[in-house]
Amino acid sequence: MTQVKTAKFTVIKQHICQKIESGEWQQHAKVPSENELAEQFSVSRMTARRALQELTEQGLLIRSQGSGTFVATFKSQSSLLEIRNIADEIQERGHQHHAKQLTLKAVAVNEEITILLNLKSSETVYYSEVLHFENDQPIQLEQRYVNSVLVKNYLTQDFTKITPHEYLSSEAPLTEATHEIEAVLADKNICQLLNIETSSPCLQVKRRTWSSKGVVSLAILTSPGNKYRLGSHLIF
Amino acid sequence: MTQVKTAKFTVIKQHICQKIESGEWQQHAKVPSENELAEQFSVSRMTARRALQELTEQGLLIRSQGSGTFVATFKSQSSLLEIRNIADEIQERGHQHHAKQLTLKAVAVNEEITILLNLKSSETVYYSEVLHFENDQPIQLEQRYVNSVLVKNYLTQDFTKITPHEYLSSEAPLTEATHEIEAVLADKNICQLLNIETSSPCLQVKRRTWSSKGVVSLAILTSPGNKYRLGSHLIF
DNA sequence: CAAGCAAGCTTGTATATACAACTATTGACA
DNA sequence: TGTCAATAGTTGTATATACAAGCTTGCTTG
Repeated sequence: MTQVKTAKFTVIKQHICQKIESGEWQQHAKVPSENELAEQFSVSRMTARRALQELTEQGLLIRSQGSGTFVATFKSQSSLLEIRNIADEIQERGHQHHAKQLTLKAVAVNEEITILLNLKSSETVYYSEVLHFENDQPIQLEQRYVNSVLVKNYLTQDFTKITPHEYLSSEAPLTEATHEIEAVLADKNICQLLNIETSSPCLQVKRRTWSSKGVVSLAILTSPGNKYRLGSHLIF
Repeated sequence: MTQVKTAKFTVIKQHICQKIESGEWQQHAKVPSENELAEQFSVSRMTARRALQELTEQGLLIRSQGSGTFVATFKSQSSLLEIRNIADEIQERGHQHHAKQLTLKAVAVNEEITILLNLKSSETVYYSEVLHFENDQPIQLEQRYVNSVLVKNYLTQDFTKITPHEYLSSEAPLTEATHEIEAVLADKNICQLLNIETSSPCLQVKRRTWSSKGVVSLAILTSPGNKYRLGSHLIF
């Protein structure tokens, strides 16, 4: 007897999932109430509740106090793509990552960047350029504008040892991020750095990160389209 | 007195979040145990537990049976990008979406597609080509290979009325998806359809969707880089 | 001294109970 | 017939309790 004991709430979850996947319970169908499930599976209401709760968090069910629990609309289920750190990503592939710091200075920036960083006037902003390598091949150029008010010691860091993202995470715990992903043609200088033709398409991710005190930084990550892809495996 | 009553577990969550955001509790720092929190806030252990549990689900904490609860590593917190239906996306922008069905037939496919769809031999596969328009401008070409075993009536659908994704969701509830995002140069035919130069970079999303019975379909979504971007606003 | 065991802490699962908050239905009354 | 109030059913919050399961520590014992 080597069978693994399955938790009761898991059994109930599986039962409900099966009903939905088989199509027996259509969209918006009413799901048995906590009390009904409790009786049906001979468990307490709190156990049945947990099953419903977790499936609700996963987006399979919708609950409404007073009226009941229902199967969620499928089409509203959007899938999620995980955006990871380039360094982590490379290491997970079993490859070697190293970074080269090209620029690190305070700059005066144009209006667009000022707005994106949510600054008042044309305050100075810290700017860094780091080129990331995967097995000695250039794989991503990271251009980063940093809020000099929120991050004090940015200019004294060595970004060959710690990535800017890691440093910022430790300085000002990040709570939110917005991303924009585009396909672009990079300009001549960037193409030279990435060792590609000027006609090669590049994947460009613009990431703005926030801490509780405001916008921390704007990162522009440019990668050659023929060498790099964003990938993920995620649940609905 | 119009103050809103805050649930006790919410108060505890806020307290813990504040400690982490302020930096008082660093990465890997030990968080008070369920019993300690329960005593500190004069609540039952189950209530304190709920606070820890929910923060764990959000990725702020890590719990380990026997040893305790700890602040999660910030760098391992990856952010999530929501990938939505093109039709929903356009509608949310307040623009008008319509689709033109270019192709819909059974085809014999090459080995690559066979493998991606997890089929045995070179079975026939359904293939559709749908061009999506935003305000009468072509914005995305959707090429889709569909598992003919799992989806029977694919060839009789009208994809100007319902998108393939919506139809597949209703036929075989999707449970998982994998995505790959690349920047590419599209071939001449595709550029013509999208009304762009052949040198224009395109954003290409390859999406494989799964039901409980296997791979349902492989979609190749190609959009002009100068007109379309993937965007999102999401929590860590 | 080293190995191993036991105690005590932690989180995980489960139950029974109570009350609050919200919704939909039912029924009484005007 | 229309309106309002009571009621029953639902989910939400909270408590007290019990035992299971996993980790750490320290002590016992060989």
